Amino acid sequence: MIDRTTRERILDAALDLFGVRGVVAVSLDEIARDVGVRKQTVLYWFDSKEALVDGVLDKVAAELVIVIDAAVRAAPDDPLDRIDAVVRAVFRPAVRRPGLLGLVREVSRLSQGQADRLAERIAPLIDRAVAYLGDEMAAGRLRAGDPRLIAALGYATITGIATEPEVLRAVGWTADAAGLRSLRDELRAFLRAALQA
Amino acid sequence: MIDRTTRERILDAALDLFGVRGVVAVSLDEIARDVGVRKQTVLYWFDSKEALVDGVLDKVAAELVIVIDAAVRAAPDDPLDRIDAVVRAVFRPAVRRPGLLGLVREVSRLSQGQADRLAERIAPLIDRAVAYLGDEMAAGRLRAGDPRLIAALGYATITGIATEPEVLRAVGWTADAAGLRSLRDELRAFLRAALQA
DNA sequence: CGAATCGTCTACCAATTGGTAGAGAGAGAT
DNA sequence: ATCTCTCTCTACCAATTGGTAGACGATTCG
Repeated sequence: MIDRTTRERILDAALDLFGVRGVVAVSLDEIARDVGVRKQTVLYWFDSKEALVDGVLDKVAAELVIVIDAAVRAAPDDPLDRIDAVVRAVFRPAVRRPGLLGLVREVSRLSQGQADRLAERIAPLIDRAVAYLGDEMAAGRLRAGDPRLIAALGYATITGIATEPEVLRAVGWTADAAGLRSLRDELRAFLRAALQA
Repeated sequence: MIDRTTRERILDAALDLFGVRGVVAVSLDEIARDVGVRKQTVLYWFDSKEALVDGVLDKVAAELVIVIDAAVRAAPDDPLDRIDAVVRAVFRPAVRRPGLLGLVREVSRLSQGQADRLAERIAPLIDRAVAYLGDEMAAGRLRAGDPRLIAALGYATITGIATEPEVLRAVGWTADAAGLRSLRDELRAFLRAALQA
């Protein structure tokens, strides 16, 4: 019987560190120190740093799929309300764990194989979103456009705002509870306006 | 008399490499190889890697200020048209040199001092944009909202879409001339819709 | 009990990193 | 002709990196 806790703790620490500071900027030593273990223990659970990154990407994909799936299923029928629900659902974990979306963003800097790995796992999410946008556009309930690019733009807006605290700092925003609420509401209004027919 | 070409070539190479792959992921050796010179020549022109990053940040800030300033000055009076003009102006250099916006994005991962350095140089741009958005909102020509957050959201959309080719690839977008044009147009329509009253 | 397996550790290692010291080529200036 | 200054180079260096080899205690299983 394998001890799951150490492995899980390594994955957790790696997700946060990789996602916030970048994969190359974080050493196995640092992850190990964070977990309270030696580097060789990390290499016992994951054959190499690359394998650890793979594990973290799987974790990220799984978490995103769960959160978004749940939000979509529980959402009302109106497309704008539905998108609203997804934004609210993604916003909370994205703020609590900046590394989550940070790692998705990091993909552009990883190997092609790792990019494909994540893409493959998120593909169902993307396909469904693009198809949904296309249908609603055809029905006149959303502003017409290329649903693939609209999906990418929506993603870019959410991820960009969630992963670049420096930009928010530059416009004088503060990360307290009130700031978070107003940011979330402003983001929802922004996307609503961008998408509505 | 100092020879400017070597210094400039180092800055150019560093901007592209740092911006696309990240500062920590790029070694001085690699920059030097790119320029066709030895690492010690790089360290002759810039006292340390940190100083080189500073130099690159200054270059990025200067380039952005020039491009955006020119676009704003030449733009028509209607706020949506004006924003359109800025988007078009930023889009071209952003696509031609992905490192440009990539480096701005990289700031969240650099030291506080370096973040401040870039922020300080772009501050006039930000302040002017926020003030402009506020005025136009008050005049009812743009959708009302917190101008600071709206500015950040617009930035996030543009930067996100320009710096994450993997996402576009994941939705089946191709980087040919036609793809670029449709992406630019879709981005403009997206921001127009998000901002209009 | 004995043997095997599992999880973590110490001890190394080769390669790469940013950085130092200083030699030497070339160009002007005296 | 030589002195000085600018620029690039070779030769090193200490620290850190990802990774290997294998010892050691604990647990499980026959």
